[in-house]
Amino acid sequence: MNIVRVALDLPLPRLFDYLAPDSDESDIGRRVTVPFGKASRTGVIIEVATASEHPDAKLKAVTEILRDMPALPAEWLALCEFCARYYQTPLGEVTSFALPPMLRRGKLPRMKRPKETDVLPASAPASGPLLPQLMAAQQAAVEAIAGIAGFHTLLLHGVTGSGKTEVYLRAIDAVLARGGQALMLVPEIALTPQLEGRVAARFPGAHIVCANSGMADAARARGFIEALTGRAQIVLGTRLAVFMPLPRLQLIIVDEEHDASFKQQEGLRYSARDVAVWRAHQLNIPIVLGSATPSLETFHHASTGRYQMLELPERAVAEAMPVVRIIDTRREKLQEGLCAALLAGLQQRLDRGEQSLVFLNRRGYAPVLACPPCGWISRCQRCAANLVLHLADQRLRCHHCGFEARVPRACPDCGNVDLLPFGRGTQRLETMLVERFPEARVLRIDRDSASTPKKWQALLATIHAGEADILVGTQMLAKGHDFPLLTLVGAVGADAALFAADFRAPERLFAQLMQVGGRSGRADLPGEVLIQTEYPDHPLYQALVEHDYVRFARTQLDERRIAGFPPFSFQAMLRAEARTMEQSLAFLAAARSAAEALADGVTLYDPVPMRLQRLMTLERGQLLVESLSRPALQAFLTKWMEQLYALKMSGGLRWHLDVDPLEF
DNA sequence: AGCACGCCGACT
DNA sequence: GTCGGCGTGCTC
Repeated sequence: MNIVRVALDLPLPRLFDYLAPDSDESDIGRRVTVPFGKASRTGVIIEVATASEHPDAKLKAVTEILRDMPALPAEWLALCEFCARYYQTPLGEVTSFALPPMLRRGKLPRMKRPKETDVLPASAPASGPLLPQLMAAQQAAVEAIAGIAGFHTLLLHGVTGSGKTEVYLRAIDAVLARGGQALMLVPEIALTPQLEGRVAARFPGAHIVCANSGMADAARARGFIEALTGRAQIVLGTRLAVFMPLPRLQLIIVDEEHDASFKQQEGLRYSARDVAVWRAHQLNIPIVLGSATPSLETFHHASTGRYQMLELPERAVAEAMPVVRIIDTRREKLQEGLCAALLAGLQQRLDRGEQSLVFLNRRGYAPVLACPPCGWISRCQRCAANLVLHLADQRLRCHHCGFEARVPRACPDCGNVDLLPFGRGTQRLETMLVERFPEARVLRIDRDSASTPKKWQALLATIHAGEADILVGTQMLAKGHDFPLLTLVGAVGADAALFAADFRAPERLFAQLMQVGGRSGRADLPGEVLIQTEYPDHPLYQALVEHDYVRFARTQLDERRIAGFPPFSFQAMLRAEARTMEQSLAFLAAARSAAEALADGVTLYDPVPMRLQRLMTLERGQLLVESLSRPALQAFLTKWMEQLYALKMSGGLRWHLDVDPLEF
C-alpha cells in the first residue's frame, strides 16, 4: 500500500497521510492536491511510506500528484524542516511560505520560453570588458573568498563607498565561471532594481532572477522554477529569496546583514541572514555577510574566529570620510529644533549650491496634538498610542493601525480652540525650513511623500538632478542611495534612542547615523555630519566622530556580556493578544507554569504587557525565555510548544512564539 | 486555520 | 417556536 505523507498549510505540527497507489520515492518534494475535511488543499509530499500510523479506514486518497514541474529537492525540504524545527512552526506552514503563492495554490505560471525540465549546461558568462581597478583591501577580500572551499562564513566589513559591491561581483563572477549559482540577499525591495541593473550590466550574458514580495504572482513563480531547474545563475532578492531552490548553489551573499528587515516580524518569524548561514553550512559552501556596521551577533562571531573578518578600511573612490561634529544643544536655544551651527551650515551649502539633508526619524507634523487647559491629547481609539498630527492633509493618524481622523477645530473635551502640536516631525521641519530659507527648494522624503515606488523614483530623480537644496527625511533616505551633491547631513532628535528600553536601540542608532553620514561627501566634495545632542560625551557619539565601529561594538558587547544579553544568551519571546490584558497575561502565566517543569537551563521571566500594550483593540502581553545554551533553549521550546498546543484558551486569544526576537 | 456540531438568548 | 452566539473538537 502506497502512502504519501503531506505537509499542509495548517497550524498543526504534523503531517497528513494519504493513499497514493501510483506514487513512488520520486514524488517526494512534489506538490499534491488532497481532500481535506470537505475542502481541497495543496501540500507538499514529504515522505512516501508503505504504512500509516493513522487508522487505514480513515485514510483518503490524494486527488492528484502534481508532476508538472520538477520535484523540490531534498536539500530544499531539509531547509524547510530546519526552519520548522528552529522557529517552532509547523512544516506545512514553512513549505507553504517558501513557495511562491501561485505554486502554493497548485498552479503553474506560463513560462516565457518553451517549457524546460532539464538543467542547462553550465556556462561562464562573458565578463564585462571594463573591470574597475581594485584597491589592495578589495583585492585581498576577493582572494580570500576565492580561496575558500566548503562552508565558511566571511564578514566583509567596509564603510559606505569602500567597494563591497565590487567584491561581491568578483565572487559571483568566479562562481559563474565554475557553472555554479549565486544567491544575493538585500534588505529592501527598493534596492533590488538598482542592484539588478548593476549586476545585469556586469554579467550581460547571465540569467538573473529577482525574488521579492512586490513581484507579480506569475513572475515570482517563474523565477522560482528557473532557479529550481538550474536555468537561473544569479538570484537577487529580499529575505524570502533565501528559500529559492538552487541545485548548483555555490555562494551566498547577504548585503547589509545587520538590517532588521532580514527578520520577518509576523507569520514565520525567521531571520533570512541566519537561515542563509545554516543553508551555506548545509551545502558546504561559503557565505559572505557584508556591512559597514555589522550586527553585534555577527561581529562577535568574527571576533571569536568563528567567522572570518575581511576589512575594507578605506573608501574605494578617493575621498575622505565625512567630518562628524557633535553639537551640544544643552546651553543653546534651538530655533524650531535646529541649532545655530546646523542653520549656518544649511545657509552655507545653499550659498555654494550644494545639497543638505536634515535627518529626523519621525514623520508627520508633530507626534501629538494636545489641549493644554484640559489635558486632552490625541489618542488612538484602538491602540495604546497617540495620533500623529499630519498638517499636510489635515489628518490625525495612528502610525500603528492606520486609524485616521480629521484634525478637530476645537478640543473634543472642553471646546478650547487653541490646540497645540507637541514635538516635531518631518513635516514641521519642512515647514520651518521653507520659511527660514525662502530661496531654497526643500524636499521632504518619508513614507508619506514617497508612498509609492513611482513617487519615490520621482523624488530620487529630483535629488539627482540637483533640483533640491535641502532634504528632510527619515531613515528611508539612509539606505543604499548615493547623493553626489550632498555635503551636509544634520541629525536631529537622535538622543531618544540612547536611553530606550530596547537593548538593541544603541546598535540601531549607530548603524543609522553611520549610514546617513555615509550619504554625504561623495565624489570630490567633502562631507560634514552634524549631530545635535544633549549628551555630547556619550561614547556612541564619540565613536561616530572617529568612525570607529569596532570600538563602539566592543563597548556594546562588553555591556551585553555583563547584562547577559545576546549574543551571550539566546532568547525566545512568547506573545499573546486578547480582548483584555487579564486574558493575555493569564494565558502567559499558564504557559509559564507549564514551562517550569521543562525549563532545564532556561530562565523564565514574568509575563508583562508589551511596550505597545494595545494594538487594533487587542491587549498584548509577552513572556521572555532565555538560555545560555542554544541547544538547551531549543530542546525546551520543542517540549513547551507541545504543551502550548494543548493549552485551551478563552475566546479570541491568539499567541505566537518568536525565536531570536529583535523587538521587545 | 476552517468548519462542523451543539446547547442557550431575542426575533419573524 | 426559530436564527444565531461562539465553545470545543476534528481534520489523514
